[in-house]
Amino acid sequence: MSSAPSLKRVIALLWRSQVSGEERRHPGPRPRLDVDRIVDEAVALADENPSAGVSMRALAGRLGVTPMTLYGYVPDKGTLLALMYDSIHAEMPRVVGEGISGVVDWVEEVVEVYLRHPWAIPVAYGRPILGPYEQEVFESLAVALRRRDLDAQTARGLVGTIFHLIRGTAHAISASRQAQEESGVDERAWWNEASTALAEVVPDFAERFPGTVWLVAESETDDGDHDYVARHSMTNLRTGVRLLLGGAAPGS
Amino acid sequence: MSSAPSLKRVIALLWRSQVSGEERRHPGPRPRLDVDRIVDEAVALADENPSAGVSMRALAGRLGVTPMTLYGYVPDKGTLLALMYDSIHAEMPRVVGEGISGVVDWVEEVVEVYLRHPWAIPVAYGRPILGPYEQEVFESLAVALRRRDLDAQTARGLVGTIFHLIRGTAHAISASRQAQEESGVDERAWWNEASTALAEVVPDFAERFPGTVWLVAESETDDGDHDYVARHSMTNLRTGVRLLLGGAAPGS
DNA sequence: TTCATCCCTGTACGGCGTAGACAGATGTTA
DNA sequence: TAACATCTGTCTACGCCGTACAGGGATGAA
Repeated sequence: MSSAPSLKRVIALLWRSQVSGEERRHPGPRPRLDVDRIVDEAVALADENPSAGVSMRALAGRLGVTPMTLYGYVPDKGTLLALMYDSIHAEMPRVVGEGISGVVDWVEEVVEVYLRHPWAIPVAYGRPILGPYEQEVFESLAVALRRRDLDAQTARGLVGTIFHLIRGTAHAISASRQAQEESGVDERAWWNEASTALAEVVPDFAERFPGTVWLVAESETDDGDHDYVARHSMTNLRTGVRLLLGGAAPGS
Repeated sequence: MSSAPSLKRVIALLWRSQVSGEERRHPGPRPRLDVDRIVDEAVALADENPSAGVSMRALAGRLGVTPMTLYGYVPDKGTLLALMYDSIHAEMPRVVGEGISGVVDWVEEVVEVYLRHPWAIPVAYGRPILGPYEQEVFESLAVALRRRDLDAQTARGLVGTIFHLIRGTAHAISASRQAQEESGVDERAWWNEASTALAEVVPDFAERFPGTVWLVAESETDDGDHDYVARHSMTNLRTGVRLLLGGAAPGS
């Protein structure tokens, strides 16, 4: 069950909407923390060890406070994640340059922000978070598409598709980096290990999967770059977005 | 640290490679379970309550066995998830029809399989699982692209991009359905609630985010379909894949 | 000075993945 | 048949997790 907090409460938190009561006029000790500090520290904590994520206990410890204290500021961990998620969107570029290239560049920058905060990627799925910063990012893409004279229906589909590509790309790159960091095995070494093991377990691989062999073998351009997954993924992303935007005619 | 099991062990498990010893020739009680049964039951369990996922304890209970028993068959939960993930790829269509439409139809069917097993979607990210069924699915797409005379480099990028779209679409639809089920609030009602709350908290929304308003308001075609998120997402997916494949010239 | 209010804490519950020691069943061998 | 090596499943326990609940102490208004 767990009963999520009311949507209104979450939205109010996201937009930091005070009820304009301004100054405190009531008894009781004044709070030692505030939402901004909690969120900032949570982001820092999550950034420092992306694999573990945040735990309420660890965050409280870092803030010099008992875990339960946090629940005075934030209704639950899900909401905290939403706040963290929205806050990193402040780092994303808002303005999109002219034309397709503008969008393509912007998309790449957005991915880079996600890569600085890999824990945020899974949060992005599902219903929109509806926070102010995510909203601004969304807005800037919407405006850019409107400038291209697309109809709203097409534009809306494009926005969704583009965000799928952004998140997918970011997810893939960050997973690769994380696996690399945890296992100490870099991408090339991992691939070697994997293909050796596969060859042993599935001796007739090449005959059973000729298409795969073709795809992988002939496109191998490692270049000795230890982060080539990121490079290739980014290139694919740019190509993909270019195709999507180029193909979506203003008339259609 | 948790130290993942050796890649070779995992691959051997995925391909159910026996060391060809065939019959048991050693003392000790014979196993009451086998990997297939565990995986099948785990998939069934996960399907039954997609929000909770599998826990080793719950799975053991369903198999009439102690949690620790499972570790005699599977090195850890991550590997179990990999096995489950690969197993559902057996349901996916292998053959891709001719031309772009063939791929587009196939993509849609793949999404539908993921939607029957929503827990599998997050597993898909990161390094490939390298199991036999996933491999076959991958292979069929690779072959279809080779038939279109793309060079391997382009094809490889396309495969990645298409899978991003598949997973993104599946993820979005399943998250929407799940939220709907958990909260009892359907998509339309949720949106009403959200926009009411937003209007209250951010009275100047329309002036601050005109692009968003344009995008959302003018493309609203609800039709009273309570699962319209799925319908729209699928349409966007088809459009996206069509644009990608249509734009990727054989020459390029 | 009284008192209502609110922040923070302590304790506790029920979950999780899984490490480690061990009991019992089993097939082979003497 | 008896001894033994081997393997399976169990029990217990550790250290995590999110968070419900009750209450202590500080605080400002009356």
